[in-house]
Amino acid sequence: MQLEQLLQGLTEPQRAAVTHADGPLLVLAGAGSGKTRVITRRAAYLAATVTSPCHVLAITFTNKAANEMRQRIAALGLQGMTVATFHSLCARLLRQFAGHADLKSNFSIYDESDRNEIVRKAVADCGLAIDQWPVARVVSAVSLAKNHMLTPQEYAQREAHDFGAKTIARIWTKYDELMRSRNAVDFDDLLMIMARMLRQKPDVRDALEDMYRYTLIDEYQDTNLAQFEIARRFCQQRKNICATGDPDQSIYGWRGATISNILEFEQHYPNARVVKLEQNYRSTKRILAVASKLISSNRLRKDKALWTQNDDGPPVRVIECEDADSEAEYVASQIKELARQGTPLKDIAVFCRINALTRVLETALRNNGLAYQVARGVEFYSRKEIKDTVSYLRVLANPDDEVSLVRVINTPSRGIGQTSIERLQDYAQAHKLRLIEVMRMADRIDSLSRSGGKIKQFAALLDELQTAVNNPIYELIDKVLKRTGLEKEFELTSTEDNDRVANVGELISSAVKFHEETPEGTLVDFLAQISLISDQDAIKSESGSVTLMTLHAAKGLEFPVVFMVGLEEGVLPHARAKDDPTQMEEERRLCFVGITRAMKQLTISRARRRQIRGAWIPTVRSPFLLELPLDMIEWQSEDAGTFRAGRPIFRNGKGVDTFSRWDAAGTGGRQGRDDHRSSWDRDDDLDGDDSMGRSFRPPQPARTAGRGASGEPGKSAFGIKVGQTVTHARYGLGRVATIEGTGDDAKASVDFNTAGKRTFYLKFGTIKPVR
DNA sequence: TTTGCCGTCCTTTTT
DNA sequence: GGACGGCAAA
Repeated sequence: MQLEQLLQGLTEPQRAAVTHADGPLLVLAGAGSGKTRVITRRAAYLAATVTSPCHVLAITFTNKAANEMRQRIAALGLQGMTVATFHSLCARLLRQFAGHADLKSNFSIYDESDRNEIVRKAVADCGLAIDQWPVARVVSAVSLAKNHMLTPQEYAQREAHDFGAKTIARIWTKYDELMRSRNAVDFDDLLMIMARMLRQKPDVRDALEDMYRYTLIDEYQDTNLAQFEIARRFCQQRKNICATGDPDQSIYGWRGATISNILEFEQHYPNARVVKLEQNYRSTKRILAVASKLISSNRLRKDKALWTQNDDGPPVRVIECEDADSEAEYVASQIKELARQGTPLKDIAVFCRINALTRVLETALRNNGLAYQVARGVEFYSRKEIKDTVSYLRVLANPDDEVSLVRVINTPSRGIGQTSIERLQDYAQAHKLRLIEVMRMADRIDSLSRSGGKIKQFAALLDELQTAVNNPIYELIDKVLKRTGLEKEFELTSTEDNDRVANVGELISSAVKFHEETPEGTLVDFLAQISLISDQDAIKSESGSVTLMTLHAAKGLEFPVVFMVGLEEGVLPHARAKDDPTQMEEERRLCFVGITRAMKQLTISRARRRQIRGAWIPTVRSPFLLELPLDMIEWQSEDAGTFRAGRPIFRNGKGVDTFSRWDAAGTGGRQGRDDHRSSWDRDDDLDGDDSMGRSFRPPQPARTAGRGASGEPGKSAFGIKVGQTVTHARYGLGRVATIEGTGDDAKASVDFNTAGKRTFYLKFGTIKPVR
């Protein structure tokens, strides 16, 4: 391989980061500064010059990033480098060194719902009431404590001022006990046990540092204490650590990430070389200016000057819509128009703060015939049919996995009820036997008179399946489906909008893929892989579809066209952050991450009303919108289905939230054409004073039906004419009152029975004639 | 033992 | 508005 090739096209600082050999290195990489390129090349450079690939360890934030990096490095002809996420690396090493960590190497990795079940049991076993010790409370306290590498005892001591801490510690101890007896770990355990093992087992640590002589860690701003500790121990002697990240993109504080890991890198690693990458190659000047202005409001940050040689690009658009439905409809119609003009759908992404917001967007995209994918890898594996099938696999891989065993014992129904299961568990506990063993002898247990035979039969079925455990996984799954009756069950319960057979088919496909990629991979490996899947991993880049995702999932990605929705108080920033300046800054960083994903075109939107728990609630404009540089932005506001350009008016920043049309003085610096000028002439006041919900006005009823004053009877455009009945995907049946304008500017005002009068540009095809 | 219904809770973000 | 747990009836 040519070294020249690795250094080709790099700027001076990039080159410095790639070629730095021994000793600690911190790469402070601003958004879009070519970080991925730098770390990939650096990994390759090290592997090709100062060491060999097998001694380089690269840790990424998602499996997707790891796969991409692995492929790029393989393409350079370098084999055998370890590229993994913290969690997958720990899972692998803990299997290898299971004995040192008091685990069996076939341990199960419990997801959220499995873990919750164990917490519930732990609370009950401690003789406590679940409504006084809710799962969520226990989980968040324990998870945070584990991320800080505390033991239950240390936690109880440290939080002694907290009345509940002692009890939490007790539940936690019980929880650990239950997890160990099931030979299971949770996500936090993977990191914590690993970190503790590195600390307590010097021989293991030495062996690992000898293996991984150069460690690269990406997204270092989002590492927690356990991850920090793991990284530190890996390079304890040689100090060959390279951390890359951007403090402005730290968005996982809520799950224990400590931004100080990156901010204080130079204290942790004296003599560290620091390289700053500040040139942005991704975004237009305007997008970058908007992002920079926003993030400058954060007080806890190292100032950084991002710059770019890219074009100005079009203004960033901020759209204020009447409600969440029309916001979604707006996004969909814009995407439709972009697609018509030739933008591939895969170049377009829609971001939102919370998953709940994707639903409206999905509906709108579907109604507009636009292909989309939602970045939710985890969701697939939480489907009932998938969990059922996977639970069988888990039991076969780890017979101690009682959560999975209990889950499948009566799935599909085979007449073994709750009572029998409890008696089985009691018996097992009383005789210190494994549940699976008790099941094998169930016919001889008196308390199980009626179901004993069935249970024994089921145990025999598991034993039979066990013989196929080393077959290729797709074959094993097939056998499980056939022999357990799951397949029949799925065939019977599949419906049009939940095709269970097809879903399980997808699981089999993933097993086939696993077999192709890692022919030597075992069942345990397969299960670990699907347990550690991330939302980002579900994104198919070759698919011709729009990608919908949360801002968190958008981290590390880029798209030519980006829409960000829901810029409202309580959504972004989220309500939970309201009274906490630290959390508010994290929300702002989240917004910054969203903005900086955009390469060419960015549209930010907000709805004046949103449905929360079924009720329409007026919203308040996100404070972040008020922090954007007005001269980089084109503001538009919706009024009865029409969007008109204008500028926001803020009085005292909070209470008043209104909007006025552009005047001559306000148009300076704006570029491009404005499709909505024709609507300026309307004189009705834009009703923006909706803050606090005081002067919220419900949608207005139809004012006039039939001929309006300005309508020309008989006029038509895009196959729609005045007086015609039309349908709208959301508002249902309506009647065209007027058509104004011609060509692309033609728009129709439609009276709906349900939603009053709304106006639509006909070019978008939002309304369809009824024949 | 199973099924279905009802009431209650909650609602960020994810490996 | 939805998910889930608990409870009652078949």
